[in-house]
This record gives sequence, structure tokens and C-alpha cells, in this order.
Amino acid sequence: MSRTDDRYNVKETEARWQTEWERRQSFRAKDDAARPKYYVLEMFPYPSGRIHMGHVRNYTLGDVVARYKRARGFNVLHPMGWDAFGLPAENAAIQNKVHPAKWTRENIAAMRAQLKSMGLSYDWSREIATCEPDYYRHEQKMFLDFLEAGLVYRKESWVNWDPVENTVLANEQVIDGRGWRSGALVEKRLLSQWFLKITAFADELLEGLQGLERWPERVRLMQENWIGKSEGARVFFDITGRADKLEIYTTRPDTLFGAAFCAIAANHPLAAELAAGNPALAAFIADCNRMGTSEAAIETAEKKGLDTGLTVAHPFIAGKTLPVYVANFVLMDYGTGAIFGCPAHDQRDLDFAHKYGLPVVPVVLPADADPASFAVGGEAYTGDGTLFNSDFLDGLAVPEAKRVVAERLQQAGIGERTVNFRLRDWGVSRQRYWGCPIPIIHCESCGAVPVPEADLPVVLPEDVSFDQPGNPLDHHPTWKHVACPSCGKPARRETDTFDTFFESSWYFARFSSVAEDRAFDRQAVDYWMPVDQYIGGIEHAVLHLLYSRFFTRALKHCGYLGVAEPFAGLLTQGMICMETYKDADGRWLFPSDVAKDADGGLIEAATGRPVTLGRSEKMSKSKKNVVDPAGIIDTYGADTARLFMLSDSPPERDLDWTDAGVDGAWRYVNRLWRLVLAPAVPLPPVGTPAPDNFGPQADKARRQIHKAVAAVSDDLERFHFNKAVARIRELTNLLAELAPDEAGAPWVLRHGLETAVQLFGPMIPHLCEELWQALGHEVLLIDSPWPEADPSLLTEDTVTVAVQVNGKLRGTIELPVDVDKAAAERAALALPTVAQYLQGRAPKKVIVVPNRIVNVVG
RNA sequence: GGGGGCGUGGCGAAAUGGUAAACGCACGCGACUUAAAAUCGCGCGGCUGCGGCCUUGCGGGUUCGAGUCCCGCCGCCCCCACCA
Repeated sequence: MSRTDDRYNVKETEARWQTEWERRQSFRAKDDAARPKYYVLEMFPYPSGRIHMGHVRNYTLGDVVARYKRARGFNVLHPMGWDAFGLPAENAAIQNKVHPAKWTRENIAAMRAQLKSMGLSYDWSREIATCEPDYYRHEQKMFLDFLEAGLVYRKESWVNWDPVENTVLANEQVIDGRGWRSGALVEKRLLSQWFLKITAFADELLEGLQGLERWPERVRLMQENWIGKSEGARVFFDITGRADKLEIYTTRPDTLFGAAFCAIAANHPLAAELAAGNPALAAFIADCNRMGTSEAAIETAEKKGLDTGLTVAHPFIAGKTLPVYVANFVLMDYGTGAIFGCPAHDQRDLDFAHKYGLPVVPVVLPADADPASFAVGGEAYTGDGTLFNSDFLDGLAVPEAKRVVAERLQQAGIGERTVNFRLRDWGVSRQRYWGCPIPIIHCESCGAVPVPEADLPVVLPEDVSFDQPGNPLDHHPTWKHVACPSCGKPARRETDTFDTFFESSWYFARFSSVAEDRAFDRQAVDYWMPVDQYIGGIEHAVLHLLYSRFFTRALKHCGYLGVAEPFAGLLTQGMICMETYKDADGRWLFPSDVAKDADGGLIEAATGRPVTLGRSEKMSKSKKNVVDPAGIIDTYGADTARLFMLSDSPPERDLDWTDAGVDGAWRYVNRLWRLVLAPAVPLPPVGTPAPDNFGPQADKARRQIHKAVAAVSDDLERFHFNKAVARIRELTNLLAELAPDEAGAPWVLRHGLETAVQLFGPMIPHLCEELWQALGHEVLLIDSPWPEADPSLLTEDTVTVAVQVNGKLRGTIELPVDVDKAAAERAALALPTVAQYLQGRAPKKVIVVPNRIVNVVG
């Protein structure tokens, strides 16, 4: 028998309110300088075709914030778009013979429909897709402006080259030295690439982190480490028998008198030069280049070097020379690609010295060591101390010595203090089709010529084929052949496209205005930026968030906008996890393949073989533990999915998906529905003024309502959504138990239900809108202000105070609020249990914490 | 190797240095039902002689009082990593 009449009809209700909000254009943001703005943004998705649980969590979190701030009176901007360029579209083109543009646009349509079914309060009029010319044309202009501002350059650089796919791979796409799809051994190739000069802002990006108080400490630290500022010195060593010098970088110039050797990287220009006449060296260099860069390879690789035969002169010890090695542990792209080694005070240098029989001269003396006998054995001394064996540095402390030696180097013109960064410039060239064309034309006479502004955008041609390896733009019959804008001679278009991080580095600002003719309306972008709250996964802690910070500074530098930092607040949500199963051979199993045997043990349904329950892991296809949100939303509705996402775990922590938990959320949604639509007592009409008298329970409930308002508001401000849910549940539990015949009870019940609906509005918006209407309101809930807590109802007349004897709880007393300490002490000492535990002793001391606790020390 | 985080019931979790376990999940018992589901009620950290006693990974410390602060271990997780 159908019982739909007394159960909440989710599908119909959710669809109806989604339509109604859309019809009213409720979430359109209007530029209104008179109102305080609030810009909340979730990281936009790659249009893979289907939303996953991570999206559901991300967008639910953002929607709660957006709706809450809206109710609080802010002018809210909450937009959505598509990070639409990228590799999967090209893979689909190759595998399924579907054009990347078609594939992407269809995926966007499918995902847009899915997002709409979640009831998210987006301003869809500002939707953007980065693969469309009306978006990427602006970044072509930005690139040219950056070029003019000296923030772009072209240089040869070593890249990961997949010889099967004929393309460059990002570092993340190289797994144990092999291409992630082809499985081919990746080669290093020297290619001309475009770079954005992110290092020009290294110091600013580092210092800017200080001001990002609403960012997780963890993310700031990760960026700080990534930028990797170190202070040290460059030293120019005279090379014996040559006119040029060897330039090294060190953070320990104070240990210069302990130097035993110099070492250069295998791909250092000097190494290449020497290898020309030295076959052994050439072989060694080739060996170094072959070594993998995977963690395991680095972990196990032996520290090796080869003496080049070259020597350099010690800058301060007349007549002393140091051998120069090529060493496999020296990196060309950090510092100068060359080091000096001080074995006594660096473990790696010490190992190297032992291996090649180099002298170990200690120059830093630990505080209580004897200079006559102090020696370094198997372990380098890296601590503080006083310099010795060091001529003019003798007796100085380490920091002092660093300063003094740098001064001497500088005076002598053979070195200088420098600051070094780990941060590398950002290579943006990709030998890929599905990306934004780099607006450059290569001319044999004029070099790399910018495409004139009037010719922008350089539109990606859609008539390309994917039936041969490599970049389709390169194979296109006509596209790349153009006249040089400068001299008119035949020239060739740049066929590389931008790294897809390029698009996501400015999309947040684009949402402020989507005008055709320019990237941003200056007034609009200055009104809306920065993003007040950005929400997304921790996996973007460095790359996307750092690129965006850099890009925003570069845009500011070029006069596009006025802010330097794009994201004032950042919330990094945890992953969605789900339990995993493995069969007897250790292969992953779908939960649907697992059954229980007669004893309740886990078995494989098809074979009866035993199954082991694995730990809860991040949902992923390979682990077969993915739950598709579409099915959940279809069965339980968006509100249930949203409530589950918010209920159990704090947003920044990982969330375990459980079917039982979803059921729990579903049951609560229905309980709330029944509580409002079938209340224990008939509710007074909407707007009924408060009665004069309340029975004791009703009065208590009335106070609890206001406490809930205060607590939930505070929780939402701090993104403690799980606590907010708990507090509203507490409130509705209380309301369900309210004695109906007490004075004022019906009024309190209405007041409580209205408040609960308002407080839950941002989290389960469809149900709440429905219930708000059912409670008799004509104005929509989304257009109603947030409830205010009455301060006079937040305090009680009396308070329960805990009484301890020697720190252990021995009872409680009911005291008037803010009673004086003496009275509290008297009341506590009057407790029989207190006397009992004092065992006749007089209390030595009594600590009274007003309204909280009395601790009797005896 | 460097940096960071976490450790509280069977599970997810609460707890401005002040009554540990709120809220929920699972489970158990009961009511309603011919029955099941749904719903409602009760119980639910451990031990107990029913007076209580013990309990926040382990060991110390600070404090009248520590899950919370400090020191040292153990375990797990994440990020970076031949960075001079």
C-alpha cells in the first residue's frame, strides 16, 4: 500500500524549490557597493562527466557558507565554472574518436545538471568554461602583457619526454621513470619553453603568507617550504690554469676553512666542457643522467663522484688547492649547480670524503670540546659552536663568522652574500592540443613575435585529427602557417599550449564580471576581490594556490586589478573515504561482490572464497570503493546527502562514507518533516505574539532556542558544521519532548520549529524552504533574515557548579549565577560528601571559579 | 633526511586549563504490528562488594585542577626531499 501521503516526497519537493529559486533568480549577485560583499568560491571542477563525492562535499560546504552569509545580509557572490582544458579530453579523443570540444561540452552539460540537482545557490549567469575563446582570449592578452612587463621569457630547459606519445610529461605523470600511460622510459630532452617569472615575486609570495591569517597553518608552511628561501653566500673560486672561475653557493660560508673539495652537477656547463676530452668523465656523466629521480632511486643511490683533474684555489689559504669533482648528488637547478664540501660539518660531504680519501678538518668547536683533541669520526658535527682552525674567523660564533667571512669575500671581490630560493620559474609550455594557444609567432628573421592585440584571440582550430602521435596542432595542414606580424615573411605559429594551471590562476577574478571585451571590469573586480572564502582540496596546497597568488600579483603589476592576494580565507576539506575489500589474492573487490557466510564472516559472493575487510581509504576507482552521488541523490535527495556530508566529521578532516550514516541523515530529514507537519499540539498562527506566562519546561525550551541560535551562528562562522548539526538536533529533540499542556508550550513549539528550520536552512535548504512555507510564511526562507538570539534569554538564574575535593569531582551544587565567591565556598563546604572526603581536616585552600567549579584542597 | 599533523567508547566525534564521552551511527531490550519495515520508549566506556573505583597511545613534568600546556618515547598519516 502506498503511503506517500504521510512521508516526505523528496523528489517532488526538491525539484519544485529548485525551479522556484531559479524562476526568481534568487542567487543572482548584483554589484552593489552600498552593501558589504561576501565572495565564497569552491574550486571549480574538471568536467570529467560525473560529479563525485568529493565535489558533493566541497560544494555543500560552500553552499552552507553562501546561504548563511546571504541570510546574514551580505551581498553574496557564489559562482561556478569549468576547468575545461586538459588531458582526459584528448585521451577520450584518441580512444573514443570523439572531439575534445564535444566531449568536454557534453560533460559540462551533464555535470551542470547534476550540480543543479544538489540545490546549490550558484549565480549561473556568471558560469564560465575555460576552453571557450571568450575566456581564454583574455589570458592570451595577459600573457603578452606579462611578456612586455618582463615577467615572461623563453629558455631551453630539460623536460620529461615520452618517446612513445611524442610529448612532454609533467613530473607527476612520470612514475618510476616511465610514462604513466605508455610505460616507456622517459627521456630528458632539451626544449625551448616559455616561463613565467614566478621567482621575481619569491620574496613577496613568502612574506604575503604572514598576512593570510585565515589560511590553514599547514598550507602556509607547505608554501613556505616550497619557496624555500635560504640565506648564504656565493664564492668564486679561481680555477687553476684557467681564466674563468667556479661559482658555488653555500649556506655555511663560515666553514670555508674546512673545505676539502668542490663538486659540480653532472649537467654543469663546465662538466660538459671537460667531458669532451675525457671519455671516463663523459661516461660518468651519462651514468648520472640515466639515474632515476624517483624516491626509491634517490634513497638507494650511492653518492658518487669523479675527479675531473681540475683544481681550484682556496680563497683564503695561499697555495692551497681543492680538487673539483663531478658528483651525482649536486643539482644543476639549485643554487649555482656547484658546491664546496666541508666534510667535518656536513654528513654527505663527510661520507664523500671518506669514500675518496679527502681530509676532514673540523673548524667549528662545540661549546665544551677541547680544541686540541676534538675530531670528527663517522658523524659530522652540524651544531653550534666557535670557529677554530680558521685564521681570521677563530673564536667567532657561527652566525658571527658567516657575517665576517661574507664581508671579507665581498671586499676581495671573490664572493657575496646572497639569498637563494628553491622555487623555480613556472614552465607553461605544453605540447598538447587541448589547451590555450600561446599567442606567439616564430619568424626566422624577427624571432618570437607576439600576436598583435587586434588578432586575438588565437583560436584553437577544431578541425584536427588524433590519428597520429604528437601534437595535432603541429600536424594541422594550415593553422600554424602565418605571416610574421613584424616583417610579413612566412612564419610559424607557436603550437604549444598553456599548462592548464594557467586558466585556473585567474578564473576567480573573472567571475566578478564576464564582459566580452576585457578580462575584468575594474570596478567590479575591485568590489568583489579578494575571495572571502575559498574552499577546496588540500592537494592544491602548493601548485594551484601558489600559481594563483603569483598570477594575481602579476595582474596587479600590469594594472588589471587592485589586490595582491586572491584568497583571504581558505578552507581545505578532507577526503571522502570508504571501507575496502580484498580477495584471497589481495585484489580489490567491489562491496557488491562481498557477501556474508553463515557465521557472519566475509566471503566473495561468486566464489565463496574468504574476503578481508581493508582499512577505509580515499574513494578511488582502482580500490573499487567509489559511491556515485547520483544514486544517493536519486534515492534520498540532495538534502540527505548534504546533511550527511556535514554531520559527522569536521570539514577539514577525512570523512568516512557509510550507508548507515546516510540512512541516519535520511531518517532525521523525515523526522523533522513530521515534527513540523504533525506537531504534538496545534501550532498558533504565524506571527502570534509571545504569551506572558511559560510553564517551567516551556520556559527552559524557550531559552534553549535562543542558546541554539547563538551557538549555531558561532559554529557556522567558524565552519564547525558538525557541531551546528548536533546543536540543532538537540533543539529538535527537546521540542519533540515538550509537554504539550504546559502554559506557553504551543507558542514555544512554533517558535522552536521556526528557529530550527531557519538554522538548518543553509544545510538542508529544500526541506527547510518547504517547512517554512508549511509554517505559514509567505516570504521565502532564503529571503528571510537569520534569527537573532535574545541576550536576556541566554542566561539562567541559577547554574550547576561542580565541587571537587583535591581535584576529584565529589558533587554538584545549584547556585545563583554570579554569586560571590564566599557564598560559593560556603555552599561547597556544606556538602556532606566534601566533609567526608576531608576526613575532618580543615581545608587548606579553596579555589572558586565563578559559575563553574569549586575545588577544595585539604 | 627535513617539515607538519593525528592518537578520546564497537565506530564518526564533542569538550575557552574547570562535571570526559554532547550529537549521531551500530548494537541490545521493549512497545505498536498477524508479521516485517517504519516509528516510539529504554539501555549502551570498563570494573564493582551497588558505597564506589578506574578510564583520553605510553612515561614523566607544570598546576588547586591536564584529553587540553611542557619534556621524552611509541604508533599511524600527510607534504617535501641528493636543496649544499
